[in-house]
Amino acid sequence: MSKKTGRVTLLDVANHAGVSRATASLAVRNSKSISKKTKERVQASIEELGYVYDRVAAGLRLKKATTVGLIMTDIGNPFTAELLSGVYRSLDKEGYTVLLGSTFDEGEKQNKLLSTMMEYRVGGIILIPAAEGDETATLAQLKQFQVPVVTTVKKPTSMYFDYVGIDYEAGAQLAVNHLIEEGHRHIAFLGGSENATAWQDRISGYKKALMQAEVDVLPSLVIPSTATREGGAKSCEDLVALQDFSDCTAIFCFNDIVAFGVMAKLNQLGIKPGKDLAIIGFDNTPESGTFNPSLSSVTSHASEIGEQAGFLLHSRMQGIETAPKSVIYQPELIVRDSSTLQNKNP
Amino acid sequence: MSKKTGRVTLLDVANHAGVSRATASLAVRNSKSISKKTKERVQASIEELGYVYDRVAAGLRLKKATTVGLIMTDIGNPFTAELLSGVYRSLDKEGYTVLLGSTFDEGEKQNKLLSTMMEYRVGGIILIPAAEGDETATLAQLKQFQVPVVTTVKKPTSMYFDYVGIDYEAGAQLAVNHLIEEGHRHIAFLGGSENATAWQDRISGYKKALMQAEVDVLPSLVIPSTATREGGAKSCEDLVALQDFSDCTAIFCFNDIVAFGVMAKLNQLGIKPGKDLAIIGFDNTPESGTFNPSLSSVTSHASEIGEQAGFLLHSRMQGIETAPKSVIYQPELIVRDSSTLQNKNP
DNA sequence: GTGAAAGCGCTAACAG
DNA sequence: CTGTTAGCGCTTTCAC
Repeated sequence: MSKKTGRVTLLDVANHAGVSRATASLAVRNSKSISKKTKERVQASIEELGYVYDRVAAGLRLKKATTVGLIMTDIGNPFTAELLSGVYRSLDKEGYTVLLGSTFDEGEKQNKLLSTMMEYRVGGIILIPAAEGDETATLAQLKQFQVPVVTTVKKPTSMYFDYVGIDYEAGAQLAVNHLIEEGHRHIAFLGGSENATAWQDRISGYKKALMQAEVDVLPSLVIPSTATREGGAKSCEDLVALQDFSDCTAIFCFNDIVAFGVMAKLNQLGIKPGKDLAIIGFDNTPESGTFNPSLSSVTSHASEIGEQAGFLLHSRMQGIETAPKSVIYQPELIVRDSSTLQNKNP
Repeated sequence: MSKKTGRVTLLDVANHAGVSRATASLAVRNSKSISKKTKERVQASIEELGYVYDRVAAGLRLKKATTVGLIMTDIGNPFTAELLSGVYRSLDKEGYTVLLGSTFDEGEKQNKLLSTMMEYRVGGIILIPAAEGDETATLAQLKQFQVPVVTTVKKPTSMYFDYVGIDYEAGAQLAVNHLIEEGHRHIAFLGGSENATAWQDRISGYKKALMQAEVDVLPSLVIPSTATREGGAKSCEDLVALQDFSDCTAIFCFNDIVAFGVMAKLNQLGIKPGKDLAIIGFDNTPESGTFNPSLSSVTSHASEIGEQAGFLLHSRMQGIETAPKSVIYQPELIVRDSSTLQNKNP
């Protein structure tokens, strides 16, 4: 065993097995130019000595990276958690190891993470861009790094990179159309932060749907907030405080999390979601089906998006060079109880 | 720039800045034996050449690892997701980079991940042991690796390592005592898999509470399942099918996820949770407060546990050598609507 | 199949 | 402060 460090090295294994270092190296990697017998001997020594292959040293020599950076805005959010699990599945299948980072939507943290990932020689990066910060600058810098990048969830304005996401505008239209069909005319749009493209896309779908139905768009019914339970509750409070709230019979929420907050607040105020007021969410998180009333929602295919992002990155890392491409998933509306009013106890 | 690889190296920077490689190395690490002026020159060259520090090469030379492996059972589960975010916070604060792995509770996958992490020279590992697989063997092997390990959530039988978790037994007692105080005598325990220590601890708390209150323990009311929504729904179905179900007035669920499944199923069957039947969960996931009825639950401090695990690992990585230690959090009961029956519409 | 030697990019040790 | 040298653990020639 080498002197200073306690680490058992390939040379130790070679000596122990009575072969050369080169042979041992080939044996551990199961090269076919090594006889079965030698491999077995090497394998025995490995086990006896407790040798662990040093992928870091190997990676230094080789130019190939088997590690991938995944930078998310916020682990802990059910949507990103599900996306994460999709990414993980596809990357794991291809044998990559993932380095995880969370920016908490801060641009500065994002830049730091990006550098760190590069310093660790990741072979590629999957990024959910942070809402805050100078996006174009970081993306330009990222491009300099010459490493494959797949952006997801939040479409960057400058399109150097692959993107996978869903058509938020279409999703919003789906939701609002459904509410209109259910007879609603005063539909609020609650939650989400205005400067996120995810929000802008939704508001645009919301407006389109209303305009197509020749319903007036009332700016007062659009109340942004952080995309959290608390944000939802807050925007709901603001909505209820409006003078023309009494006309409002339906709420389209930025996402399910917001919807949960809104519904909790409504309950607090003695207003029954799904009875007095129609509610519809976005993301179709697993909880939405189990809620009472069950929450109608637009699927955003988090897990598929993640999987696709992983797959796309893998392709790029194989050296497939084409123009940046966008994969946009089409949302679906899942109608449950919260959006079909059935006022049984009038 | 070096010939084969496109990578800009420290030597390139040194040449460009007109200093020696050693100086450049010291400069990038902000050593105080380098003059401010030289640092600035080096920094300028770095930016001009687009140099990125190679932490992998540095780590090979240094013996210090700045990366940590986090091996979870299932990302995507809200509880583990929250734990993850706690771990991430504390580790990130100390400047570690985390390698993420998910075993999906498979022992084999766990072993493979453990090896992979070691191959990447992680400086420490945080592990939620998989339910399935030969635990003692893997832990013994892990001990061989000579790397600090903190286990969490699932207490391993062999105690080589630090452990952070909560007192599930006490938590279960808290929950069941509360139900008893509310006047219930036939209390079911639904969900969770029997061979998990987390389940065994709970059942033991459940029994203790009943016995202390001199209430008979009815084995038929204990129905395990996978710890998922579906599992909850399934075990609930089984419960309702029992002959003596009519006596049963309360359900203690393995965790909130199970409780959500149970409540959904009850609703489906026309039984109103929180009115016809008391329900109590475990983990106090964010959703529990927003549910309707809001779900009483036992907090399991996921985020704190994660943070503590990260902190403990950090200490170990600093070389603090003491006997393995367990940090057990005391659970708290959060009483909400689901467990205090108020049959307003009789 | 083997052994020697070079080199991935970095840091540490030491003499200037 | 500088330059040189050695070496972290591995892989890859290239002769034998």
